[in-house]
Amino acid sequence: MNAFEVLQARGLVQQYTAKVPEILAGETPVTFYIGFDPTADSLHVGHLLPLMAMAHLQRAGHKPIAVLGGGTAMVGDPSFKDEMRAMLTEEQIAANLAGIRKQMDLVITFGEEGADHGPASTAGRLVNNAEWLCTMNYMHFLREVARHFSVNTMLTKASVKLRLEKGLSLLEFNYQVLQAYDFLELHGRYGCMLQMGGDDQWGNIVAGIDLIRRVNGGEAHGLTFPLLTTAEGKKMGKTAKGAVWLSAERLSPYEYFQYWVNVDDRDVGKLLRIFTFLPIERIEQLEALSGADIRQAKQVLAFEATAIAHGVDQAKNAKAGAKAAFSGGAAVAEMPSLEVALPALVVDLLVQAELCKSKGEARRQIQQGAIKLGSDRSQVVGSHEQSVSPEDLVDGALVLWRGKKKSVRITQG
RNA sequence: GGGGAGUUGCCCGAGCGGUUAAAGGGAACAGGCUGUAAACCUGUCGACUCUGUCUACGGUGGUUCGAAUCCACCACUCCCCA
Repeated sequence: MNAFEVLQARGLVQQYTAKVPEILAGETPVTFYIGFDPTADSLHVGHLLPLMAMAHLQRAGHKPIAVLGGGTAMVGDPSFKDEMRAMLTEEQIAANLAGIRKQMDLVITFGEEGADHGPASTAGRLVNNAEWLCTMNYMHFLREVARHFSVNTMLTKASVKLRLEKGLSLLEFNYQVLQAYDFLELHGRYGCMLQMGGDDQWGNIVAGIDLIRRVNGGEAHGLTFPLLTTAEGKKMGKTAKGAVWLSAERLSPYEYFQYWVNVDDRDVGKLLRIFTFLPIERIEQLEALSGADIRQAKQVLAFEATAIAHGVDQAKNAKAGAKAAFSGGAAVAEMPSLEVALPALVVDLLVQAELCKSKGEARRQIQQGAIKLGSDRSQVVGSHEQSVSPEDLVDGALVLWRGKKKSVRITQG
């Protein structure tokens, strides 16, 4: 399979300009880029999809550039957004860039500082567009770049349609021009020929291709990824508690693992293709499982995905923790755990362990019979006056359950 | 600049002087059924020192025994006309 076919087989292709299949299939390494907005100090599952696409192309011999939008983040992309985004301060952006950089290393091989980036190298580059955007002179920009843009065309883009009804500031309207300029700059500096991104970026990508052609007659291409939704039609990677973060500080490897185990049956095949590097044949085998056996496929998905984000060791720990929690084994140290002062009321423990967000909620859960103790969930907590004393610990620990999915291992602190 | 509509709990959305922690829906959470899935049925869904108390209907004041509901001013949003 050539590089383009790989992307297609993985379900990573939504739209592309005419010559993309040809150039990606060719022997000549293609330098391509994807932009990432530094809106938080960690990436989340939504960012992982472009990173995986990037990794596949790099493995196929192409050359990635990850552009961190330190400059564009100061403006905010209005595409398909119904309201203006909060503006980030320069300090926030700088801090976020540092966090994101580490996570990119998980799947992309970047060249060392000053490494050989010759034609044969596929080492990735990491650049911050603040480098050229923030130093740009306004008059220069208007005369060299802005003159190539037709406001008439910009206004007809589907991506800004929503905002034309609700209000769009000049600041944000500039976003597509800045992103187009990024592409031009990368084309000039590094011979970048292809920009990829989420499908909502199509308009911005095409703007860049047009700009390159107008300014220097150069050739450039674009490809977008499908917008990932779950079988229930929701955006992928969102839970009630917020985004599924890649950073262990924001979401523990155990919880990350659990996120993948709990995906909808119908999404397993799709997710295995996108978020693991397993060979397609293996995925097809897993996909063929039916009924309760689908759980095996989910276990594989969860393990592979956790290994990518947190490393193989953490993935093994998370898996062991899950096994301990759900197969009624002992209270294994890999499970999420909490040191507390005993004796204590169960109600308070639930709040401390963040299984419930208030005592009122904890009481309600107890009333509904959702709170149980013991690694095998055998002791139902029947009253909100019940407490846990040191004598209740078995081998120094006690597992506290909310429902059948969430549990915390309590130890005497 | 002129005229009109609006701002309610996580979201949408009723309420238009007392019986309203506020209908209904969605989301979420739990229970049942299961497979740590979906669908479906049931329950819960502001906080707390929990048979009671406190805080809440854009903000601030006011009228009233009593206001999310009436009045004034402020803020923001939307629509129509110029």
